[in-house]
Amino acid sequence: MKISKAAIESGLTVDTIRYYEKSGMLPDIKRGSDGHRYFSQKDVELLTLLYWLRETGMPIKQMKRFTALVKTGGKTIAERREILLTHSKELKRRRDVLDRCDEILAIKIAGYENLTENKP
Amino acid sequence: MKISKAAIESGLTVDTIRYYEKSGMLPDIKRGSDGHRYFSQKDVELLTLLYWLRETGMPIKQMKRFTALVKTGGKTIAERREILLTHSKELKRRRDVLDRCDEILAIKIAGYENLTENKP
DNA sequence: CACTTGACTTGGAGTTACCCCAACCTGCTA
DNA sequence: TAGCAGGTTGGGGTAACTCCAAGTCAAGTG
Repeated sequence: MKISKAAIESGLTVDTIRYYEKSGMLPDIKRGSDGHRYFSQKDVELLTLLYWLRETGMPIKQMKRFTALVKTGGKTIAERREILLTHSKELKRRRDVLDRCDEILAIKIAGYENLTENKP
Repeated sequence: MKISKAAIESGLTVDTIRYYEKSGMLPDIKRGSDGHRYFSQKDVELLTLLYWLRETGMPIKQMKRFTALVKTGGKTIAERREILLTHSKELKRRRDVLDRCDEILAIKIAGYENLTENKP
């Protein structure tokens, strides 16, 4: 499929996909005789994973480490798995941050509640 | 207290506090005769709230809207409350994203599990 | 008293991860 | 044949910091 469909399927934008390719973190993407990129199903699967990793705050640098391993292939699975496991822990940390913030907001909002109507 | 203590207390960095002040989203911070900033307890409370808002993804633009209201004071409480409530909903959305990503990672990792030991 | 140290000041350059735009090319339909 | 939709590249712009150089000032030390 072409880039705009790949964008829709993966969640990334067209621009971001091109940016990812330019910065070397995609495998070689096939080109048609018209110069257009053609994405295989596997390509799109990778893009989708990248979308989720980025969306949840993994820095590009680390994503590059991951995709480099994907490009290398075979024997790198243990290391890839390690990266994803680490990120999963990071997700937990981020959830804790969200929860903590929500508590703070709740307190703050409750504090406002007293002042919305009755104070001069 | 001075900027480095304010940074520790709020969670922000010294640079970020200065950046926030320069971009006009802090109330007037007192200066000593030496030119140093001196933060009141209220200042630090605001900084702390800003830390949490930013940490959970509120864009600076919206934080400015909020702090502008804080500066204006009194009658803006209902609107401030609205902003925090909206952000609280945003937190929920973000948590869903994290959860969804965690599911995807779990599947991916499980997929790797089969390949770590036994495949050639 | 001169000197060093450490915490602060400003202005400005650099970074990350995009986003947008102009100018151009290509294949298809009317 | 012309027009349009959808691609291409290169390069400029943006958000939100982050880091650095060069300078100021107060306090402590020999």
